[in-house]
Amino acid sequence: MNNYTNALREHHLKATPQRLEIANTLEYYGHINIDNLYEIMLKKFNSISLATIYKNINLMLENSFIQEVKIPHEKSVYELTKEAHSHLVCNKCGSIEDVSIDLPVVTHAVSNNSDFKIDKVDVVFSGVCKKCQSL
Amino acid sequence: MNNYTNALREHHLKATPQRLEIANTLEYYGHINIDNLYEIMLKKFNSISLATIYKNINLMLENSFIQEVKIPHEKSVYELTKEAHSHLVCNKCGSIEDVSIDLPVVTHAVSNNSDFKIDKVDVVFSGVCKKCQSL
DNA sequence: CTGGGTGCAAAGTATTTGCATGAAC
DNA sequence: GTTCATGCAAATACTTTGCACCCAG
Repeated sequence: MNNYTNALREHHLKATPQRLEIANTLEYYGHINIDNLYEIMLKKFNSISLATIYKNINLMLENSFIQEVKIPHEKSVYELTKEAHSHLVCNKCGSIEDVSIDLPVVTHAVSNNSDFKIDKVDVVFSGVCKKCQSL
Repeated sequence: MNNYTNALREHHLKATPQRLEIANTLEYYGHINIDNLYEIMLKKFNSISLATIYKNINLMLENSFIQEVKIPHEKSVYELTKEAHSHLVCNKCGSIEDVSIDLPVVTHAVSNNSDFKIDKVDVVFSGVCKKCQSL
């Protein structure tokens, strides 16, 4: 379990216990949605407010400390910001895995993109994870 | 302007005037979010309810007559179901273009995917469209 | 200390539901 | 005629805001 005090400060965020716990929770779970994060946070801070969760998530997004991942048919999940990658979502168990991706290759897989300046690409694969295949 | 009566029926949806207009609006605009769709529908049906829009969009999604597209930092937009493709989103003007994509190429751009069975991939490119580049 | 964060309550926004009426087939 | 859609109102769900108090720096 990392100490995120400096990381938060580098993103211009005061290192409150609630924020440290959000960071640790994101590290531990990898990806988590608002409701699950709130439930988990309640175990450590029995009077934490959902409003606090929302305010912090929004601030952390603005300061790029975390990223939002939009999953088809699901609520958005959040993850600590790290190097660019894409996601594998299992349709059976709902698990989400990170996977590194070769950006230039993806960029060249699209046709007619010569006149559109690509800054970023979000890729979400849906399918069945290894575990669920063997059930 | 297409007549979507049969297309709706093939998807087990009664062809009501409201649904036909939703189909035509999606055809015309390509991609549209709930609020804009409601505004446009109001011009043809001055007493249409937002509830009707939601109910129809949800039914059309369930029956795969339309698809939802999740755009980073934006409300979801909806489009008529067509062959697999990905999206180019302009960060300046917000326009959304379809672009065909070579699925196998994208699939092979990810590492470690040998043990995950990929069924589908959603790809959204963000950047600057041709028009906005020349402004 | 001081600025900003927290928790609560309330407000605001988004989406769904129940029901009576009306239209599609 | 029967089934299902529509529009309205109400309910529910989701997210943001205002404010008094408190804590990090």
